[in-house]
Amino acid sequence: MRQTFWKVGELARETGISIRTLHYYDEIGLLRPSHKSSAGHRHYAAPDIEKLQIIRSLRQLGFPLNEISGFLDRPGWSPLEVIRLHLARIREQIEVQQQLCRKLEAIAGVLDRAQTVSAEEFIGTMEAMTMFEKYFSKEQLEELKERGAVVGEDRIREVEAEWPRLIAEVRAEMDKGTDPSDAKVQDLARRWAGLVNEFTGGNPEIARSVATMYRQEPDVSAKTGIDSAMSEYISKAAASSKK
Amino acid sequence: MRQTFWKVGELARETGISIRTLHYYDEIGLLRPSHKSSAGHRHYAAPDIEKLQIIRSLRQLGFPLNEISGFLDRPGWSPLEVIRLHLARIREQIEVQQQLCRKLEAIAGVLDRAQTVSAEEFIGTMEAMTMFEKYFSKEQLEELKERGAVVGEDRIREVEAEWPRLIAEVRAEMDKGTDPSDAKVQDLARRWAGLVNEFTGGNPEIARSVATMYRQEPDVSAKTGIDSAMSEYISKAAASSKK
DNA sequence: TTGCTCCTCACGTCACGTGAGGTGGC
DNA sequence: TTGCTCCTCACGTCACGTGAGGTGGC
Repeated sequence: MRQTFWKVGELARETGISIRTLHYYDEIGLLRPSHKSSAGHRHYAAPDIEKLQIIRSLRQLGFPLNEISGFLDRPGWSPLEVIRLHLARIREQIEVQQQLCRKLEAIAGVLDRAQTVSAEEFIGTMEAMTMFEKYFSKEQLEELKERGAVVGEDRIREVEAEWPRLIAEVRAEMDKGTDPSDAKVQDLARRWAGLVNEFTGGNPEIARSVATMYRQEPDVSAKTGIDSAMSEYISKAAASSKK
Repeated sequence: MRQTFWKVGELARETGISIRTLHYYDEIGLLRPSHKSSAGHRHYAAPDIEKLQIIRSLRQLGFPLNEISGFLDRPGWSPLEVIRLHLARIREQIEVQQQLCRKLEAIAGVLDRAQTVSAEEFIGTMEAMTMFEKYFSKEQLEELKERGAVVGEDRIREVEAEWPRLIAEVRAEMDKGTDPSDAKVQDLARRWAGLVNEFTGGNPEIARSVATMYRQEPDVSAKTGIDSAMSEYISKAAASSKK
């Protein structure tokens, strides 16, 4: 009879799998050669080779070894089913990667718009992102992003400049003790509602999430200068203007 | 003076980074605390914390530690540039994943069409895929796939059944010693050209790749029964029919 | 003195790559 | 006897998690 078995080196040469890999598969019990010589040399037989092909195929498709091991141990496994399962997993991974992409794009966008691209700016942006992810759902973030695209870069910058001015004006009236029902304050309240609406796009869910964020993040109130007293003041003004 | 430094536990609690991770960053020199007490306790100062935030941010974005280390060592690094670079890389990864997806879909398609979904079928399909990738460029594979979608599942199955019949008929004429210029053989040659054309879509590059594959892969000729003699026979018939 | 926090090893993870040092068969 | 192939350790990879066993400060 001719060659009835293969030695590691031969097998490695023919399959393109390294000797070390074959040793490793033997070591972890994934693929033990059918026979070992007295000197400890590995002798692989035909069924071993078929098994190796399956292992190699599944590895090429990105399966981890322990899963491959699991498939091979189950007698009636269906390659088709396995592949479908794997497909679903990879699609999920792609989804995650794409989310990361969107996140990076958003950050790049913010940093690009900012005049200073310092490390502090970067940290601040990352913190803001994390906070947004905490208070807004995935869908809401999507909507906000679309909304940003609709209103455009220039308008975003205008609004960003407008907010501090408006807040300062409101603070001034509060300090003067002006009544919320005063026409001047009602005017401020209308401008306020306009800016809010421009951000939320009229979506009340988003408006609610914003409110929750302001209530629970002291840092945000501190930075913007909007505290609970101011929120109440504006609410009262808005309410009295409706009457 | 109040708290001018943080101990590991405090820092861990505030940043959400594990103590072990902080130890590790110290160990690899990524983030050494500014000071260590006589008892070896780590004391982190404000600049350390800022650095940690940057590290954490970049980690969240999926950067490996050695790259982060590289950025931090370069004094004038720009976060924006770093992020753009990373974006490009992730997009590449997604591309690779999507290619794998397409591959898996193709395999699933073949296995789904096959009546037997045995391990051997699977191995065969994988080998065929690998071989195709060897002889056809990425663009050609794309084109073949589109072409498959155009002609449809049913027609593919018909063609797959037609080939062995045609090959058997040609072989029979060859065995009988029929001259290639004979009308019967010319008829077979026309049918042959039709099937080839249906696969290549008339693209001569693809036809050439197919020819190369048949020349260099003895297994393919063996399985289909198309050897060089048959190729020549059909060529002659085609040539004489043109006259 | 008792907790709490801190410390330093050191193994484990995943799938091998890469030597080192030594042996078996033609 | 000389190459060639084979063998078995065993470290290194990446970014920590998870104990083990022991010490310092309020």
